[in-house]
Order: sequence, then C-alpha cells, then structure tokens
Amino acid sequence: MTDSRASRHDNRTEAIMRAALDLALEVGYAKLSIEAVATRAGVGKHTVYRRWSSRGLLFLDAVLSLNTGGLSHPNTGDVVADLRETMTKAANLLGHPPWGPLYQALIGEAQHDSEVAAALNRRFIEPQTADTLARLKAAKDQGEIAPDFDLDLAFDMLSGPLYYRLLITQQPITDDYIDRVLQAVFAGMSPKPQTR
Amino acid sequence: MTDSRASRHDNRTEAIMRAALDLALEVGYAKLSIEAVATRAGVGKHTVYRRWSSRGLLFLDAVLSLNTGGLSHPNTGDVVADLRETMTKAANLLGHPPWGPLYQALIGEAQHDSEVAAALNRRFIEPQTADTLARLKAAKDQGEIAPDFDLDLAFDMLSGPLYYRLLITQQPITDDYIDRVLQAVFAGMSPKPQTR
DNA sequence: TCAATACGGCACGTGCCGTGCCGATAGGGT
DNA sequence: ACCCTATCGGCACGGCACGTGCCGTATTGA
Repeated sequence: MTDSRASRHDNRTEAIMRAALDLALEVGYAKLSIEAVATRAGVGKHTVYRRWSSRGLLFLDAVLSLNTGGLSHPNTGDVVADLRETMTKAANLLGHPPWGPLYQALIGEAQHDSEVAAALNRRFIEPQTADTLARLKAAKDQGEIAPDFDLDLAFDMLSGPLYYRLLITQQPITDDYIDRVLQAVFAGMSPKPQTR
Repeated sequence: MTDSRASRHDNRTEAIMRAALDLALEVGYAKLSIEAVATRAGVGKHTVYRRWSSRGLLFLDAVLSLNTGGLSHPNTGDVVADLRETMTKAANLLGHPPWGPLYQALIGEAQHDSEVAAALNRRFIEPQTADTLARLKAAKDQGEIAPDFDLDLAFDMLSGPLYYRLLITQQPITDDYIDRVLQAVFAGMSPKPQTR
C-alpha cells in the first residue's frame, strides 16, 4: 500500500499531539516543553520540529484536533432555541475541564504569538462565526427577526459576554447566564416595561 | 529625613517597572526576560526578585502603574453619553499602542498564571466594573432606565464585545462600534421598526 | 563612628531551546 | 530480492535565561 508512508507519518503526528495534550493537562501549558512532549511521545525532537515551527502552533493543532463533532447549528425554525443549544454545548465544552483550561491557554498564547492568533481565527473562530451568522441569516430570511437586525453585532453581543467570563472574570458560564444573554439580544434589556 | 530609605527603595522600583515597560514595547512581552530588565534598569537581579516573585506580577504592576488618570464615569444625567465617553476613552487607551499590546499581553499572561489573573481582577477589573455599575445604578435611581434592567448583565454586554474584539478577532474598536453596542444594549437590536 | 540593610556584580547549577550528526529502520522502485 | 532514500530515535552541543548563592560596597539611621 502506498499510504504506509503517510500513515506512519500521521501516527507520529497524532502521538505527538496526544502527548502535548496530556502534558498540558498535567503540568499546564505554561510549563509545557517540547522536550517533554517528544519524550512522552517516544519521539525525537526533530520529529516535532519537522512538523511544527513553534510550541504554540503545535498546541493549536493539538487542541483543534479535539473539535471532532463540530459545533454547527440546527435549524428547527426557532433561532433562539437553536442558538441556545449550540451556545450551551460550546460553553460546556470550552468552559469546563478538560477543554476549558486548554482553550483558555490557547487564547492566552494567541495574545503573545500573532501567528497563533491568525491561525486560531482562520481555523476555528471564523468558521464558527460563519456558521452562527448563517443561522442568523436564515432566521432573518424566514422573517423570524427584523430586517434591520444587525447580525454581525448580534454575534458579537452573544459571544462577547461568554468570552469575557471565560477570559477575564473567570466566572462560570451557566445555562441561566446564556439564557439571559439570549433574551437581552433578542428581546432587549427591558422588554416592554411590563405592567406589574 | 526618615523617608530616604523608602524613597531610595521606590526609585529602584519605578526604574525596574519603567525598564520592563520599555523592553516589553521593544521586544514584546513574550521575549521579556528579568535578566534584561535588571540590566536595563541598572540593577541586580536580586533587586527585582526581592520585589516581585514572578515576571507576570512585575509586568502587572508595571502596566497598572500607567493607569494614572483612572477611568471614572462622569454623571451628566445622560447615562448613554457618559458611558460612551468612558468607553471611547478606554478603547483608545487599551485598544491602541502603546498600551494596547501591553494590556493584551497582560491578559494573555493571566490565562497562564492564576496569580496574575486574580491580581488583575482585584486591582483593575473589579474597581472598573464597580465604577460602571455605580453609574448604571445612578441611572436607574434617576429613572433613566427601567427598574427591571439587569445592571450586571448590561455591564457584561457592554464590555464583552469590546474584549472579544481586542483579544479574539483583533478588529479595531471604533467609536462607531461603541455606539452600536450602546444602542443595542439600551435601545435593543431592533428598535421599534422605524418608518422609512 | 558604627551596625544594619539593601545594593551591584559575579558565578553557579539547572532546564530547555533549536540544531547538528549518527546509525538504524522501514518503504517503494525496479 | 535488491538497494535507495526519507524518516526516524538518540545523543551532544552551544546558547540563553532561570533562580539562588556569595562578596564587597554604599547608603542610612542610631
């Protein structure tokens, strides 16, 4: 078989990424050394450097390799419910161990390494954003939301608060919090001053 | 004078922080070494380690020492205008060189070092948040916003999108963007479908 | 004048960096 | 069945920054 060459290559690549993830979870990304990753993976350092030019890019690949299922939006006709489902799923993945700390460290590294920042945007943020915007666009086409609804801004106002909690205050992102954000965006902060 | 001891001490402290900021701007925080900071400040390494237990905490102090004027909210009776002024000022400071990259690196470091994260929250984020919430509370007391307006959520929805742009997409935070965020929070995403 | 404290300079052992070199190994081409 | 070549693991290297000792000095308050 002519793929033996490639599969052999891929086996090492996966072993290295797995070792990187394991070590990152054990000692934290800050103390992660390529030397330790290579040893853990049973591999020479060259084999790592031949594939990744920096620790950050290796870590990016390793973390993104976990995005198995993907986080695409359903379309049940109820845009708020669909968003809630995806946001809840994302928050439970990215806001809790084991992926939470990894994702957090990845964004932290992106603040120091513009190459990582660019790759993270291109390979994860932008596709994810595009999917959400497509769902919002569908809701607008279906008349579920107003024509003058600013979809891009809505996306920022849905994502921003979650990232703020994840990266700054480090408060937990509960289902209730997601509900409140959704309601604020789609119903307003003071929905029709209720008679009480 | 009995303060000679203290002033001498403070002089070195300030020299070290200034050297750290200079070097961070020159080579980037990622390549900032305590060794280089000490040399630049004309100081022994001990003198640095005696004051700060880690590079991150030194950098935190250095960056926060720039917060000279502070960012407190005026109260002109128009809460949206007051928020806009403070947010614009903050965005111009924290979103542009030289403070932008420094602040960004500081938050990045906070993702790797929980001590830095805690100190950043306690010494900058929380006071800043409290000031904004106080301004919002005043607006509620003055009847400018509805009694059922969720102030904490409003703060998150104002701050979140700005941090999202600063840390994730790295898009510029323009005055127009701030206006759109303010309008979305205070008037809703689809304010009373206007007759046009 | 004297004791105490903080200092700058220097050197040390350690850990990891990124890069060479080597001999071994495993596939693919013929 | 053969060799050729790319890739591999292992090892060693120089370099850098870490954090910590030690030493002689300077500044300060008693």
